[in-house]
Amino acid sequence: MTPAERRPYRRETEESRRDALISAALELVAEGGAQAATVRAIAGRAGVTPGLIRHYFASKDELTRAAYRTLMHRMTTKSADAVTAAPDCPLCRLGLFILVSLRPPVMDPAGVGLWAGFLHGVRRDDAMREVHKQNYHEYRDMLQALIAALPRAANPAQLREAAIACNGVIDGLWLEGSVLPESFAPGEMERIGIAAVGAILGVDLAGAMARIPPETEQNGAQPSVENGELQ
Amino acid sequence: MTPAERRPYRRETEESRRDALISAALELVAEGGAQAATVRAIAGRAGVTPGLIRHYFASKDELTRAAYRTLMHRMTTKSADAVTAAPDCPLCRLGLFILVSLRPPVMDPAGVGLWAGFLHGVRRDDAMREVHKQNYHEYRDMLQALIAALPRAANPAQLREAAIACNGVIDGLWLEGSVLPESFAPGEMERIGIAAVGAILGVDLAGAMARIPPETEQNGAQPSVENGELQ
DNA sequence: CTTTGAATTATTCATTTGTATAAGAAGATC
DNA sequence: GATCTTCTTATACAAATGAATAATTCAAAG
Repeated sequence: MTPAERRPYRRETEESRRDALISAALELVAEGGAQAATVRAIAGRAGVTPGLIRHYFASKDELTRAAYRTLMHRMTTKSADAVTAAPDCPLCRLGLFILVSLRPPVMDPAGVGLWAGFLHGVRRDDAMREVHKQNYHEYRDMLQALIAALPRAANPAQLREAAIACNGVIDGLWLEGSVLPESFAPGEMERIGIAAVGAILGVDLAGAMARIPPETEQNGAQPSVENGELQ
Repeated sequence: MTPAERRPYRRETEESRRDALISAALELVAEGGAQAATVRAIAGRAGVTPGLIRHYFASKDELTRAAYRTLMHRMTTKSADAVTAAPDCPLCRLGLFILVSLRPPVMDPAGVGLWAGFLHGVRRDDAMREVHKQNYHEYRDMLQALIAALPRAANPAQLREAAIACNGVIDGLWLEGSVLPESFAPGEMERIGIAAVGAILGVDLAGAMARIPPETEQNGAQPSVENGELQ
C-alpha cells in the first residue's frame, strides 16, 4: 500500500478563500439550481476539500446567505455603474440603464438560473428575504430617479406607478430573453424595451438613443461571462 | 410486540392516484422548490406510501415531467377561459386577459414558486424544455391575437414586437407582485398593468375597462380600475 | 533553524434520498 | 364463497448529503 499521499495545498487569505467558495456556489446555483450547490461540488469547484467550507462558514446555510449577499451587491453596483458612466442627458441615461439590463451579461441564462435558484431560499430565510427586498427597492429607486429627471410632468403617485411599470417591462423582457434566448433576434429585446418604456412614459427614448455616440454606451472588455449577474 | 398492523387503504383509479401524486408534487415545489418535492414528501401529502410512486411512474423524474406538463396545461386553459368568457369588445377582452394574469390565483407566491422550482429542470430536461417553449409561444400567440383584434393600425413586425412587450410587462409585474406582494396595494398591479399595456399599444384600455359590467370580470369584489393615467 | 498557530486535508457519522424487492390485502370475477 | 389480479404497503439498500472530528502541513514568528 502506498503511504496515502496527502493532497498538497497552498494557504490563502481568508478573503480569497471566502471569495472562491462564494463564486463557486454562485456558479453552481446558476447552472443547476440550489440542489447542485452541494458542499462537495462547491469545494471541488473552488479547488479545496469539503471540510474547508466549515472553517470559513459556520454552516452551509451561512455560505448560501453570503453568496446571495454578494450576488445582490454585484448586481446593484453593475446597474449603478451604468448610470454614472452615462452622458449628462436624462433620456440617454435612462436608455442606457435599460440597455444594460437587456443584454449580456445581465440578460443571460445564468442570471435567471441564479434568480430561480435562490428564490425559495429567499422565501424561507428571513435574512435573505430582507436582502432581496432592500435590493429590489434600491433598483427601483434608481429607475424612479432616472424617470423623475426626465423633462415631463408627473406627480409623485404617477411617478411611483411609472417606475413600477417600467421595472416590470425590464424584468419581464429580461426574464423571457434569458430563458429563451434563441426565440429573439440579437438586439431585439433592447429595441423593444426602449420602445415600450418610451411609450409608457410618453417620451421619445428611441430617438434619444439614436443620437448618442456608440462608444459611450458600453465599456467593452467584459470577460465576466462566467459569473452570471442577475437583473 | 404488537403484530405490526398494516396501514389500511382504499384502492383508487389510476387517474385519481396520478392526479393526487401530481398535485402533491406541484404543491411541494411551489412551497419549497424542487428540493422539497422528495418522494417521501410527495407520497405523504398524497396520502400514500412512497413505494406507490414507482407503481405509477417509472421514476421520480417522470413524475416531475408529468407534473410540469399538468401545470402548463392548467395555466394555458385558465388564460384561454378568461378570454372566451369575456364580452365581445376587443379592448375589454385584452383588458380581462391582463387582469386575470395580475391577480390571484395567477399572481400568487405559489405561482412564482412553481416557476422557479421547475426552471432548472426545464433547462436540463429536453422534454420539459419543449413543453415550456410550446407553452410560452401559445400564451404569447393568444396575447398577440388579442392585440391584432384591436382597432388600431399595425404591420406584422410591429405586432410581434407589441406582443413581446406586452407579454413582458405582464410577466414582470406578475413576477414582482408575486414575490413581494406586501409591497403593492391591492389592485395596484392590475391598474398599472392595464395602463402600461394601453400606453404601449396606444389605446385607451383603462377607459374601456371602466365601462364593462363588473360581474363579467370574474369573481368580483375588485373595484380596481379608476383613472390611473400613467403617462 | 525551531516552534507554533491555524489553515487545510482526511476520515467518519448520522440522515436523507431514490430505487428495488418482497409481502399483504382490496375488490372484481367466477 | 374461493380465486386471482394488481394495487398498496412494508422493508431494505446503496449512494449522496451536511456535519463533526481527527490528522497533517504550510508558513509566519521567534
